[in-house]
Amino acid sequence: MVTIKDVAKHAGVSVATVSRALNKNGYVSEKAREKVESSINELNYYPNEVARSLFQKTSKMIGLLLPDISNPYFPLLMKGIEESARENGYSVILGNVEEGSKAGDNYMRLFAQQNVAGVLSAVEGTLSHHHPMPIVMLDRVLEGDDYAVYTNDVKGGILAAQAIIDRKPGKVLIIAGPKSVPGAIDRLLGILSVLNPTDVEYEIFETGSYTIKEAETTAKEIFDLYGKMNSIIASNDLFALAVMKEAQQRGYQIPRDIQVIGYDNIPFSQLVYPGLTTISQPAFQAGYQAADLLVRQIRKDTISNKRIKLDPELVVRDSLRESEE
Amino acid sequence: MVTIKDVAKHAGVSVATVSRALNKNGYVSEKAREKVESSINELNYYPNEVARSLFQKTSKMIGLLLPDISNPYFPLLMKGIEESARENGYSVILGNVEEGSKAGDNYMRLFAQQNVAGVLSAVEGTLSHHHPMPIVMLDRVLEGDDYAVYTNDVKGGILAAQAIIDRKPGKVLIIAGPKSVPGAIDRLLGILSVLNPTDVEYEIFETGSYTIKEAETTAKEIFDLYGKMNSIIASNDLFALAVMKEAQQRGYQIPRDIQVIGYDNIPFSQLVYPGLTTISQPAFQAGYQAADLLVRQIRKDTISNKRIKLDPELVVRDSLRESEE
DNA sequence: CTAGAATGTGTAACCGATTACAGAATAACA
DNA sequence: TGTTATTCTGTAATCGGTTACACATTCTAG
Repeated sequence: MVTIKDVAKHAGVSVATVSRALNKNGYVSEKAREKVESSINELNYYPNEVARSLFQKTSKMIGLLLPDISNPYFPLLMKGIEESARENGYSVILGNVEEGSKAGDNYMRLFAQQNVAGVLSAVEGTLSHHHPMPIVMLDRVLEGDDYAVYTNDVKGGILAAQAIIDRKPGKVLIIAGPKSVPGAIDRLLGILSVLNPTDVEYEIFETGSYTIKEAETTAKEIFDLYGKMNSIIASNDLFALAVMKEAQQRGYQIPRDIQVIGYDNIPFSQLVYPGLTTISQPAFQAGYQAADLLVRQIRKDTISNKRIKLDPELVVRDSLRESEE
Repeated sequence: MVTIKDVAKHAGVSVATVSRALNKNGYVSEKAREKVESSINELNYYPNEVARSLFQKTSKMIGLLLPDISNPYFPLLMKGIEESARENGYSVILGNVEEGSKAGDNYMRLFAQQNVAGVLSAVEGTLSHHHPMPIVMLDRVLEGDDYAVYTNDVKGGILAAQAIIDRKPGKVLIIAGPKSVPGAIDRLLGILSVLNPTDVEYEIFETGSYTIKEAETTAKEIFDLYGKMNSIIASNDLFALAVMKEAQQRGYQIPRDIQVIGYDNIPFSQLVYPGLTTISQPAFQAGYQAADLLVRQIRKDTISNKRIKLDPELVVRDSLRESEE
């Protein structure tokens, strides 16, 4: 391994000079700078980030805490995070936490042990209690979270409900996400704020987790439980897809007999037949912005907007009936 | 920040003793060990991994290089990797590389700068040339790769083709992945080894990348190009799903008019209607085993099987016609 | 009872960077 | 020319751990 000492020796200067040339601090003569640069190239030297990190008590790494990597919403989120982080010279340490487990605390300790510069977390109740460090909450955001990136879920709910009542709703079933997930409540609120003033008939079914397995069993269950429904507002695309499949299997035609709207706009929602109409959450954008916000927090830039609220959008495909207007 | 010095002072011993107690090397008296342990608890001390890493010239981190995080095959892979790594006390640094770009080299340098213990890579042509370190290739594996985890793609191709010819194939279209992806060739070989001895009519269409966008345009293209087909063997589930959607949109019934088989068994293939019959690649298993293999390589365990070949399986759902036997 | 092995402990060097500080060289200016 | 300000450079301390080495103590055995 080539160290700064080797470079110094090769260039005939001290390590201090090499370091100054590298980091462009302090005074370095033109002559010295050139010698150092050519030595660096010749020896193919690159500084050891670990040694830097030890001295600086921080590093060029950020920790990422996710509740379940295998959730299809996350890949795009991660891509946004990775891209933004990389552009800012940071790399990402991955932490996957089972929903509800206390592994989050372990990861926070681990991140601290690695001198990470900050943490991005989509896990509720992530505390930097013991190890205070910059942190940005993602997606599952609470009131008290200082820095956060999230989507306007009330609006998302409104958009979804609006799309439904514009299209001969009939009997509506709302599949609501678990109350423990902050966004789920807001969506339901949004939906109800639209439905309640009308005389549309609706029922609410609350689900537990967001896993595929649960989506499948829920899909069967609701048909058994509620019989004839004409419109379904799902808590996310996973559930919407599961419901669509179950409906088709039972011989219903979509959207003629049952119309379905999802939430998230995961990449797959456009690959099913009929294409799923859904509320788009800008996953890539959210990740990108969150990483950017974290980096700015790390750099102690002045930040006017610490809580970034992104707007969801209605993406119309073919799982809803024709609009009435 | 609590350091080993603070613990030493608090326990009334030297830092060397604390270190020995921590790592359970060397001699430490029972009495000293107890004092150290209670000091650690009282002060809530945890060792700084960066300082350790600097001295040891290695760390408890492994680098992960993926060609495209947003590919739906990867989440499960990552979950497997993360889980296995965590069980072995390692954490994962994420690297996303655009297909074909040279960012891979940059990441390898970055990993080296971070003293990672090893690298897991699904990017072709990943070289530890300049910075030799343990490496395990994943998924996209070449002959020369020393340590690798991959699936038996020839067998996968055979399984897919077999499933098709067992079920009134008619005219078959093979959508083959890009020749640059090692596995794609093997799959095609497997498929042809089954089809060629029969008198089944087939055509081959080669695709470029593995993106959703390409899948959609390809789906349209093949219907325009080849007109009536009765069976389609897709290069992966993404393409299979896109084809199914396009077929349904054009009024074909699946599997009656056209039967489709995919590859990968991504979680979504069970959420479409009709359920996609496909060849399952054990993504979680692959990730788990790869991380495990890497850790063993890092530990310099003796390893009997450096190249782990996993077996794909046929997962029967509803996108193929009834078997004839 | 004593030599030698086994056990326990602390001091200090080391890992590879950054930077405070002091001293040397050069520039600016009267 | 002498004085001061500016630029340049090297030595050494530092970050928080690990471990080689030396020394002290205890144990074992003859």
